[in-house]
Amino acid sequence: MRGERTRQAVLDCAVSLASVEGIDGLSLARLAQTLGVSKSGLFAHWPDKQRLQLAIVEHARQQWIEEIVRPAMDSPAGLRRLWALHERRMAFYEAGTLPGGCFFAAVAPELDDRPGPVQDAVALANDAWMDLLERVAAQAIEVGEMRPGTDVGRLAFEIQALGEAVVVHSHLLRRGDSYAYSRAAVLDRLRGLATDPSILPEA
Amino acid sequence: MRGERTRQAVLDCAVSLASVEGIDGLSLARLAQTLGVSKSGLFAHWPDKQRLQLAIVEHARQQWIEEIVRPAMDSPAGLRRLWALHERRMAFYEAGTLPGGCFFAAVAPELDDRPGPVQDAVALANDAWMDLLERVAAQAIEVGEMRPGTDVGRLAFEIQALGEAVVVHSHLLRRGDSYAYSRAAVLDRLRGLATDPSILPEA
DNA sequence: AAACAATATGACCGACCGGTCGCTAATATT
DNA sequence: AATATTAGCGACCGGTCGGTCATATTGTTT
Repeated sequence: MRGERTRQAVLDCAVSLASVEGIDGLSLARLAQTLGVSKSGLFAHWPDKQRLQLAIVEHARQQWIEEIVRPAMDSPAGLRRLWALHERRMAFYEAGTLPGGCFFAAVAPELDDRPGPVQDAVALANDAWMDLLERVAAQAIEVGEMRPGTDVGRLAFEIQALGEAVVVHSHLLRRGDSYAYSRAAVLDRLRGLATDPSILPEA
Repeated sequence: MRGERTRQAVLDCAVSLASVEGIDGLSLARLAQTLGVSKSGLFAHWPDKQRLQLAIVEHARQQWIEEIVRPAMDSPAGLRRLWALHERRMAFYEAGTLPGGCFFAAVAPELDDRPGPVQDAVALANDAWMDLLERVAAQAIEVGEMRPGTDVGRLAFEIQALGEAVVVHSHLLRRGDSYAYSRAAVLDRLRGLATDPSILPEA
């Protein structure tokens, strides 16, 4: 179908725009204009704005999996995979794929106090990411690369915090060194927990 | 003047609302309605929305200084003061003073790609906070409480990241453990850098 | 080629946006 | 007590918001 092509084009553009304007601040007229289509044309594919927003969140989640999670899975299970998840995230941000840096970094603070289906979708995606970090960290313990007794929940929180902070730090404060800070902080933390730090890159 | 009283009331309410809705999403009609005043009454104090937004940012900055920075200054210069800054921040968030948790956590991601006077004001406030963290960290080195050679810029970034992440984590994902995670992460980090960890609280 | 659905358009709607204006009510000064 | 000034209100403006609808233009199927 040709409709599917435009559907993807709309979602691609919407994720980009939402990374800058937010998912609620993004107006349908503006989205349509950027795409060069008519505003009412959007309603041919989604019944209302909320359904479109849900599709946008899902699209952003797919992009996240495709560009960050999947490539990181090439690294061997354990500490190196955990590090790869963070490194791929940094690379994704640095590449400037999204003008706002990160869809979820822009949308999560916007929706964190506005209950509803869209918030649920974003929370679910965010939760899945946290779970992934925890699972990979737990694997690192299982394969003997990370010290037993490590609080994987807390470690996941730290990696997430150091990863997300880069977006605001580099865009608002225009400090390019935040990428290096974030990488060094996560790497040092992982090396400190490693049974054999030499499997991780140098600081 | 009586006008000054309402001015403060408006700004108080505006900071609260903006911590939820954002500073651009906050509409004048909604702000006026929440306060029980007429929308046009707001224009008696500020010429337009942007000027009001600038006043809101300044008010939030004052609140931050009053409730976090100033109390932390009671702690002795050095590591304990650095820890107090983070602890006061956690306490401020946990107290629920602002319904959205934090004004700057809500506003920074919203404005980080929208240049203009309001962005500049937020960036300036954020920068001042980062500078404060760095200065206090540098003091910790000077007084011999922290290992020389510590990258204070990076340490400030880490503390800021671990502090800000709590807001989204606790509100969007409704995970209460994020406060404990954040405290433990910062405390462990500081103890690792301390020449005498015993001056800091137990983990 | 005809028929039919999927895809897109432009005109239009009520609601709300930021902002203006003329006016009234409260306050401060004399 | 009279006056000058500030504080605040209600009505209204052009513009944009999300959303509807009748209609035209595709693309596919027979």
